[in-house]
Amino acid sequence: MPKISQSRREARRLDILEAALACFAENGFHQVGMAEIVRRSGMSHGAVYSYFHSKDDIIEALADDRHSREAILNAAAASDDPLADLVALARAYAASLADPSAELRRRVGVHGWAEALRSPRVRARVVEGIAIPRALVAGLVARAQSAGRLTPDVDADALARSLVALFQGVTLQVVWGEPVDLDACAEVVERMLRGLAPAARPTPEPRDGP
Amino acid sequence: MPKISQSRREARRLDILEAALACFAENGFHQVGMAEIVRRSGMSHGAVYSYFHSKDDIIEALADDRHSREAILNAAAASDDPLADLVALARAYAASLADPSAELRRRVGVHGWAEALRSPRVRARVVEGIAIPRALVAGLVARAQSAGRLTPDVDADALARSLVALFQGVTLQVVWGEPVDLDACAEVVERMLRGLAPAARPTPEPRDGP
Amino acid sequence: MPKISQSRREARRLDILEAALACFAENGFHQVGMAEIVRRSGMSHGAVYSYFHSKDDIIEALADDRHSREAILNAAAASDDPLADLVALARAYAASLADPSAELRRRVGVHGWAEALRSPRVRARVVEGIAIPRALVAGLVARAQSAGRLTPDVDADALARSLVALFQGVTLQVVWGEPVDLDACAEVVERMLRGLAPAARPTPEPRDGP
Amino acid sequence: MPKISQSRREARRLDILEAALACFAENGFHQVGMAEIVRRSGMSHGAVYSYFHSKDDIIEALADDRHSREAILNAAAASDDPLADLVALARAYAASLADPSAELRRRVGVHGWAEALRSPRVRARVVEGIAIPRALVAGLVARAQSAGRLTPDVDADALARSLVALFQGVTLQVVWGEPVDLDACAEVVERMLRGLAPAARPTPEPRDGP
DNA sequence: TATGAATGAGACTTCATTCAT
DNA sequence: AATGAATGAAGTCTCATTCAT
Repeated sequence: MPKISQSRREARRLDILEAALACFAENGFHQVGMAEIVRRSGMSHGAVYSYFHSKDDIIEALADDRHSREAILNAAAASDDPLADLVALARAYAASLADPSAELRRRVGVHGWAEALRSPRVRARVVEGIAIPRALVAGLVARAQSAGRLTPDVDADALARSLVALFQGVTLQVVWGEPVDLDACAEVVERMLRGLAPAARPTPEPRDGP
Repeated sequence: MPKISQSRREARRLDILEAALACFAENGFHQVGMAEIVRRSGMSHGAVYSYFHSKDDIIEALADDRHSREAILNAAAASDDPLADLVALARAYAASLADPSAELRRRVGVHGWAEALRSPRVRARVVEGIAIPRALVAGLVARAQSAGRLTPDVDADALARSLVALFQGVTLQVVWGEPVDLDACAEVVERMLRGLAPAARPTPEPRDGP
Repeated sequence: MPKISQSRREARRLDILEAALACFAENGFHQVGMAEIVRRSGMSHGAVYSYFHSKDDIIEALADDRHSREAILNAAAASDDPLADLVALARAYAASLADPSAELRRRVGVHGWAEALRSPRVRARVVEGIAIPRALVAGLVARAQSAGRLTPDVDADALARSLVALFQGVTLQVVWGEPVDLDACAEVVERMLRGLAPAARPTPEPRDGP
Repeated sequence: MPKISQSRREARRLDILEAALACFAENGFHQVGMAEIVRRSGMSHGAVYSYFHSKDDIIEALADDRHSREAILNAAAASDDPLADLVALARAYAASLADPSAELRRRVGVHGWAEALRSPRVRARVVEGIAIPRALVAGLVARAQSAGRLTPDVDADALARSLVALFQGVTLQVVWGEPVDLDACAEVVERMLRGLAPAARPTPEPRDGP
């Protein structure tokens, strides 16, 4: 029988992750010591280690950012216009990059991208995390193509990958403090998507005969 | 030993950078000890430190990748068709990502993107490193717009930033070992660029014959 | 391990200082490695560094020798004869120099005198450490002058400084292993002090009988 | 046949010692690297090592300060009044401590006092350096006693040692930057010496009976 | 149970000295 | 003869993790 309730335990776990997030965001995974995380979490070394077996476990837990993703993906809530959904998604992503409360996560996310190069576990989480929006985008693209809103000549997967890549790159530039005009970028994305309309009849008009 | 020749000194410096590149590519800057770099360089600690004042100096030197950039940028050698140049640039970049001999640099580059978050010096180099292609792209876009090959409605800087971001994101996916279809992505980029052609027929006019 | 008791912590701190004292006494601050102090203290590197932030901290702590000073200063416990107090102080100091159990402290003290030249912190401690006996001596001198036991012609501060200087110099000679006759030196000091009595007979009057 | 003349060689040797003096004065023997001495001397490592076999050799050479001593000792140029000579010596020493051009030597001298604790060679030099003025002072004291100018009750050696000690201590306080009133100290020394006049007849009057 | 002192390998860097050129 | 690049042991300090209390 646990001494503390399950929910309390989960809360403590999140406290640790929050402390670690703040530390890692500032200095990266390997320039932060457990001592700092422990201090910031307000717990003891032993306590922290009862929630995570190792520092790498904490890193791994933070590499999975299912949390912040959801809000964005919901933006693409299936309407009956997949192209509009794609555009909405792009705009939602751009908006999220302007949210100061998510800055720490963005920064840690970038550290995770580097860490994915050496830790298979982290890479798995990161890749999986990217796969979800990519699949969503690919699905929307395919539906848009089926609906004749997007030229069937482009490879849906490659377009999805490219769009995700674009989001990633913009994220990088934002965390570096570059003066990115997010609205303008969203606009660019929208125009590029709309530019992919099928050549002859951008909007498939009902063309029933007389 | 007497004064070493300038070229010999430079060669040794490159030896160290090459050794460090191999180490960092595998494990990241902060999980690699100087001892490993020293061993791999075939020199002694003292010798290495006579070429670089600190490990951070080595990291900084590697963060500046003007070397591998040039080959790509030359692909946009000014023709009289800026749009074609843009496309050529995208294809050259895609091709470079398939070059196995540049894998170490790509991986270290990604580590540098993360390191840029904590080191102002590294950030300066990284940011400067992408400012160059961005400016090139923005210039080509502007010329394409002037030439009426690209719609003047898109912001040239935002488009440049977005394209660079796309390249960065694709690089990430490549170094992670994702099965990226580079040709397809280049194709996507080309189509998106061409889709930004000035609206000859903004509204798809009915084009049924008489 | 749980929180250590305050007294245990202090005891361990003193263990480290004692180990460092023995090392430094033999070879000076900068010819002794932390490894030697660590070994001699019977603790681990990490443990030692949890008591002192750096080697310089240990040096600084040893530069402050309020401990061994007190015993001597108590020798001047205010009697109603300040001149006698001064003499007692001189004799107490001489006696302390003959105490073999204080040899390590004396040697480290001399190293501290040199270190005071480069470390402002150490200098502050050293200077403060001699300011105390100097003030005591100056006070006794002034009182002796007021009481008419010492000529008012000498500057009390200069005399105090000179006596402290004399003690310092004798200390040097003792730590160098010179065959110093401490009793004879104390005798010299006593005679010099008594020779500073107010001139009862400034000009030696002829004192042949009638 | 040497490539450079004997005198040129000696000049180079002095260049090195001067460079080392400046370095050591600032940071002490063991916090100064050979590289700094080499740089400051304007020579190469090899060249410096051809004049001194090791860093310790340089330290040793600087521990011997026969140079600056002579000027002072000459102040006691034998007059026919040994007491006056002693006083003159004290004043000359006090004056020398006010000479800014000798500050480096004073500082290095103090470092040498500490170094004497670990290096027998340095100790030998330092002790010998002290023995010379001590012997001179002891001789003057003995002569003053013979002449009846100083009480025969004090031990000449102890007095000499004490006076030298006093000089050493004042030197310490001066190099530490203490606000020492050198004139007042010299005055104190003079008064103490004169206070040691024989009790009954300060000036030994001819007392041949009738 | 929770604590936090302790471990000890390993991090980065320096430096007196040598010797190939 | 003179140079200065190179050596490599040793320097100070940190850190993820454990476990006695």
